[in-house]
Amino acid sequence: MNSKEIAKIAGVSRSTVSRVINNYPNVPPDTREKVLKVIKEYNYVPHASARMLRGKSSKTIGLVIVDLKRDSDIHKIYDNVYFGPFTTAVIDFANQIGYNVLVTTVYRVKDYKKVKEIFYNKTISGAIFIGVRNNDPEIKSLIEEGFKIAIVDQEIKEGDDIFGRSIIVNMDNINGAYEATKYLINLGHKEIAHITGDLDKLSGFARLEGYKKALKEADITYDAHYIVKGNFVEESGYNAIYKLLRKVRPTAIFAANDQMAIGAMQALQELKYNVPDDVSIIGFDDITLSRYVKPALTTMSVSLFQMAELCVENLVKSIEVESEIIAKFLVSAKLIERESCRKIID
Amino acid sequence: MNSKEIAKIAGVSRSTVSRVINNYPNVPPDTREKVLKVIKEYNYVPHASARMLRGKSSKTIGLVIVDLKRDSDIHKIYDNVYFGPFTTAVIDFANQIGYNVLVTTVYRVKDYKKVKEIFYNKTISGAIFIGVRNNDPEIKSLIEEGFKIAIVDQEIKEGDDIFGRSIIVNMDNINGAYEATKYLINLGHKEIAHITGDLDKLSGFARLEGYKKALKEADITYDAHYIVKGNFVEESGYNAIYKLLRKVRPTAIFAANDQMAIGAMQALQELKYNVPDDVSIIGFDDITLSRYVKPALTTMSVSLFQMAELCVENLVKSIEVESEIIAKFLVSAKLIERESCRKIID
DNA sequence: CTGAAAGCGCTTACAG
DNA sequence: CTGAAAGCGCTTACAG
Repeated sequence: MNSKEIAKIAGVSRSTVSRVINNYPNVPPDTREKVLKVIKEYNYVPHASARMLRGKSSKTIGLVIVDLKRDSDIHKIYDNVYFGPFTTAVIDFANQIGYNVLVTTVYRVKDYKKVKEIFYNKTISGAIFIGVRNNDPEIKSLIEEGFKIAIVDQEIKEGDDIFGRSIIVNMDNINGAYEATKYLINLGHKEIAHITGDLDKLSGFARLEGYKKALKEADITYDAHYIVKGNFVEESGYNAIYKLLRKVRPTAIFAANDQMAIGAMQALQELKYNVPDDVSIIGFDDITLSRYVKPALTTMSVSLFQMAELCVENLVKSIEVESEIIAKFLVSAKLIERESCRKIID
Repeated sequence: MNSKEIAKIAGVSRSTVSRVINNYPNVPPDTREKVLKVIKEYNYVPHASARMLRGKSSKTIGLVIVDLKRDSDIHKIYDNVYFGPFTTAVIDFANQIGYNVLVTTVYRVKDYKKVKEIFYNKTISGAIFIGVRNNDPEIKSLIEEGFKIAIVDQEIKEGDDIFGRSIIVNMDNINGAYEATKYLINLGHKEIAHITGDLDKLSGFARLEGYKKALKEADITYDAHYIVKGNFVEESGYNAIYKLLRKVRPTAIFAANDQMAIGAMQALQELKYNVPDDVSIIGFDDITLSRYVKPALTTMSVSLFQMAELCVENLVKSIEVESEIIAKFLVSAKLIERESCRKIID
């Protein structure tokens, strides 16, 4: 079934069928009705590729999930607690406004080839990137070529930098980390360790910055011995505790995300430290799991839902208006007090 | 940049460029090299829509996530622990063999319109359905129209039923549920309750069947008072406990999935019952969360990864060979003993 | 208000 | 081995 057949049945030309489909104003109501009736009767839907070839938008955006840290384990993304919710949120918002979403994973730098291909071959009209390193050259080159791109977790720079030309949606990492650390300080802690995320990601280095800011404000001297590098996965939080405890004995820990906080809690329990009696711990992100662990994890909550909405909304806007849209967003983090931190009295 | 320009630069015709791209054998090596060089130099990728219009496959499959139970809460899928991992697994397998995946959600029956549209307008060459009710008429009609479809969790029927013409991938629900119940029986339990899933889904009624089978084999009389209907979500497991305890006092519970088991554990704890001392509980699915709750949940583990692989592999095969592929799979469930069940001595 | 025609970027029989 | 030409199914200036 194609427009030619529909035209024949309805007794009009293909031009008119097309005009009806595309809501041209110059079609008399009864002609329109007649055509619509035939379309409905035969379940006719115009061939998407033919429309695109004539310059219509693909009405499809890409969602690119980047997870470059794997060496061997190809399945780590499989139960990632962060990408899953974000993905469904993006799909829902996109579908709501008539867009399809094509999801792709990037595990190695060479996987960016897949992404470029769907841009070049016009399968997608734009894409949302999540999990990227700050200042990634692969993404930079895509933006340079004029593709519409929204990035989550990317440093917002002043001036005419190439990333300045894309849509950026960030958590308010600095303030969130600052609040988390300050919460610990207000509870009376002074020996506060920090397990960092990947420092080549904005959310990694910005949270470290927020931690430092809170310390400084409280006149607590920053001590590098209290910092352990992690990479946002649970295991790195677990390992961090063993490294940390070789050097210092903090009364509280701020982990750059919940997954590491949960890994850390596990190591702490193995070592017979009680959380929160011996050591308090606070995370960041408020993933679903955090409500369930024992003790339930105190953390900084951020709405992934809202972030997804901002990405989709602005990306689609920039695709449709064809003029360049420069949009930068900061989604705030909110303290969720649960059971993993306690007041210190000494 | 299009094939015409590439042809001009390479000094050949568009026909030859096309032959090179499509790996025709009748192109001399040096001509091929010459063309390839230009293609690479200009980052040329053929326009996907133009190729499709000429009859090439879209190399895109759909993944349709169905979640029809919502009345008001549109966001429930957001942190679904089951769809997320399955989705990433499907994407990974599909990408590995050169296919893109378009993900769509269906929350209301009318959302199937979206799905039909991407089939009709040739955006996707086939689709995987997850979360569907048994015998769903919407899917039935799609299969009838000849679309290539793989379904997770659908009853396998004998004979020439329409569903017989699709690819079906199931967990081994009956045996899994049978094993779970038998495990409880072997532990000495006789008063075993069951919290069911949606009974209009295969995984719902088949697990109930497995439960009955184990009871029967052990000569334990089936008693409807020990059955509470749930719907696979955590809250229904929580509520089930309150309903259940009004009537009976089981020493063990088999919940049709982990989410309900976890909800049930929460209710039990509220009511000051100790798990597993007062009541043992076993789940099904082995979701990530189950390792973290306290006590850690004993459950039947099924590889979503393997299920995703079977879906993708067979769907793509059926798309590519063009002959009808009828494939039915049963992925086995394996007992994972953790801390939520105990031996009964009386 | 409406139709005939051109053309989007490919692929592939056809002819040589 | 290779090019010219037709045609996939649409949309849209153009002409009337």
